[in-house]
This record gives sequence, structure tokens and C-alpha cells, in this order.
Amino acid sequence: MTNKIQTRGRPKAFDETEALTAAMHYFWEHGYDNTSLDNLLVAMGIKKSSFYATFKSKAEVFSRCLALYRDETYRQLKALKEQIGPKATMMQLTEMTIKELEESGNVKGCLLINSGKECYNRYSDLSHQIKIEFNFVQDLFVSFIKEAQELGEIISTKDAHVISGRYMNTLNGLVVTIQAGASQELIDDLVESLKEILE
Amino acid sequence: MTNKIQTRGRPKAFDETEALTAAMHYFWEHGYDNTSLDNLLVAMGIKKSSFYATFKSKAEVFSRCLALYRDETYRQLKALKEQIGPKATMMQLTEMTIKELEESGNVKGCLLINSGKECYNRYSDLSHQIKIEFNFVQDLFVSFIKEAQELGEIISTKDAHVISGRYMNTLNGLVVTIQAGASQELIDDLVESLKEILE
DNA sequence: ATATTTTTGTACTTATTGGTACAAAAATAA
DNA sequence: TTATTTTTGTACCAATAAGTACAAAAATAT
Repeated sequence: MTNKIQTRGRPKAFDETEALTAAMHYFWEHGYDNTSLDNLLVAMGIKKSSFYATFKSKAEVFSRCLALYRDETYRQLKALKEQIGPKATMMQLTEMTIKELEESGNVKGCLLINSGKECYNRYSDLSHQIKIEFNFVQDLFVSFIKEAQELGEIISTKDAHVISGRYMNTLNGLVVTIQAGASQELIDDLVESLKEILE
Repeated sequence: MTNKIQTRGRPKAFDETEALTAAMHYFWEHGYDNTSLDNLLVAMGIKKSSFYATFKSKAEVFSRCLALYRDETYRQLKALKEQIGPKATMMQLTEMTIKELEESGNVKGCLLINSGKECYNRYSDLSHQIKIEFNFVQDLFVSFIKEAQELGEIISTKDAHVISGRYMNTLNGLVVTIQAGASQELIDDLVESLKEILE
């Protein structure tokens, strides 16, 4: 991947993918606008000169982070599915959100959803990319539901697109509902409703 | 409300509530951070000197806009409920979102949800207020469901809190799902799921 | 007429933003 | 050794941010 044959001159002291991963996590936690270039440089562990010698702008780095997020999400979810099966993998998404809330007192949500809201009607190039990444991940979820139906983990009378769409919508809704200040009872029932969707 | 007995001196040339209403709509469309003071002054139709002679800061104005939004929402929904009944009023919320999408090509969503996300883990005072306003409006929805159940518009076997919570969560989820770039089929099914929740 | 208060307008401050310029040091291949 | 390239560091730039200061004009109650 990043196997560039060593050319003459001082080699890059940082790994591009590692730096992008660090940037992705910072963006994920703070959002695009609320991440200043200085914040980003500290998170990535490189200096401004190195940054602009490698990337063309903050926006380009963000774009690459979105792609990286989609890649990582895809990779990790597929790996998890091989271990615990498709239905358990879907439920795990909910459990991770609740666990994060209980352990740290807050939730980050999905980077694509967060960025979709932030970029909507403001950064059309990023919005366009987010749409593509979002539907890419959405398709993965549909394939999980289909596989779960074949395995008999989920009843086959409902359309996989419908189940997947409603599950993810409810989960993404749960995050914004928590962020708006929902009561524990409301959160608990929404988690219950997520279980029901996968029945 | 704003009946202040005329004191000596040049009277205020603008109505505070009108200015706040204009500010509220600007914040609703653009968010808090993405609304500069200059944007706000143009939207409110007043000059910087008048602004700071009346309000103490941008944050205070935003806070008052949140309260105004809750007030207006409460007032308008109750009025609508008197006209078309509680269940139709709830469905109207979905219809408004879809109508807005079809007519203008985009959705604004709920100011409290949008602000909840934007302020979460960043502006604790505002976050705290949003939580209060959000639950205030949420309680109104619960009362609508209860009334709809009494009227026989919605079956009474399910808890009103559950119905209200799931409906609003799905609707708020729908907005962020649209903003992330959902397909028309997904949007259509989520609207269908909103109908089912109120059955 | 006068005191009072809000108006508008202009100028300013301090901080931060994303991004550029450039020199000197360091690390490596040839 | 030399050519090449990346490193760090410092100094910039123009734009924008929220907010302050203050004078002069305008509108009103008394």
C-alpha cells in the first residue's frame, strides 16, 4: 500500500496512514470545523511544514479521513461478523454506543452521520463524498441482515433493506437523542426497540 | 409581555421579540458556530451598537432563541392539535419534513436536536438548557399520544412514552439520515415506519 | 427647552483562522 | 562526497471572529 521504494534524500519521519488515523480520531471527536489546523498538527504529531508538504489542505485530509473511516468500519465489521455472526455484530453497534455512554459519559456517534450533518448545505464536495461512503456502509448492513436471515437469526418475511434501514436509523437517532439530553428511560426503550427491529 | 411603559428618551426602534425571532430562524438554518455576529446583525436588522446595548452576547441571544423555539413549538403544536387532533398533528411533523425536502431540496430538522449535537461536550451551559427544552417538548408529545389513545386514534395497549419516544427518535433520525445522503427508498420506508409507530 | 436615551457609524482591539515562505539542519541514496 | 529531500522552526499573510469605545444624531418625556 504505502510501499514507496526508498528514493534519495531524507525519508519521511512519519507514516501517512498513521497520521491520517490520528487525524480521523480527532475529527471524529471534535468535528470538522471545530478542529483547527493547530489541533490537527498536534494530533497527527507532525509540523505544519510537513503537513503541507504531504497534503494539500485541511479539507483534503478530512476527505481522506472519511474514506479511511469507511474502510476501517468495513474491515472491522466484516471481521467481527466472521467471529460472532451478523445479527450479533449489528447488536454490538448498539452495545458499543451504550457502553461508551456508561463508561465515558458521552457518545461520539458515527463519523459519517456527524459529518453529514455538519457538511450538509455547506461543503458540497464533502457532502457528496459522505453520501457515497454512507451508502457503501449501509449496503454492508443490508448484506449482514440478508446473511442473518439465511442463518435463521432474523425472520425472513421482512425485506433486508427495511430491517437494516430502520435499525441504523434508530441507532443514529439514538445518538442525537442522547446528545439532545434524553432521559435514561427513553434511552432504555430505544435500545429495546433496536432489539425488536432485529427479531 | 414586552409592554414596557415608555420611559424618557428615544425609544427602541426594533422589537426585541421580532429581532429574536429573526435570529432564531438564522440559527436554525445555519447553526450556532456558523452564524457570525455580522450574519446575525443583518438577519436581525439591527446594528452592533444596538445589539450590545440590548443583549450581552451572542451566546445569550442563542439561549433566548432556544427558549423562543420551545415556546413557539409548544404554542403552534397545541393550536394545531385543537384543529386536527393529536395523531394528525404528530404525522404533520413528518409531512413537514418531507414537504420541505421535496420543495427546497433540503431539511433543517429540529433546532433543539441540531443544537444538541453542536453544543454537546462543547458548550455545557447551552447543552444543559437544550436538555431542559428537549424534555419539555418531549412531554408535550407524550400528552398528545395519551390524548390520541383516549380518542381511540392510537391503540392503548402500548405506553405513551414508548410511542412518543420511538416516533420522535425515528423522525429525528430521519433528518440526519437524509443529511448523510440516504436514498429515496430508505427515506420512503422510514416514513412508512413512522406511520406504523402511530398505529 | 432640556434631560434622557437610543440610534447609527466608524474605528479599534485581541485572538484565531488556514495557509505560505524560506532558511538551516538532518538523513539518506548514489 | 555530493545531490536530494524532508525535517524543524520561525516569521509571516490576509481574513474573520467576538466584542469595545465613543461621538454625533435623533427621538421622546418632562
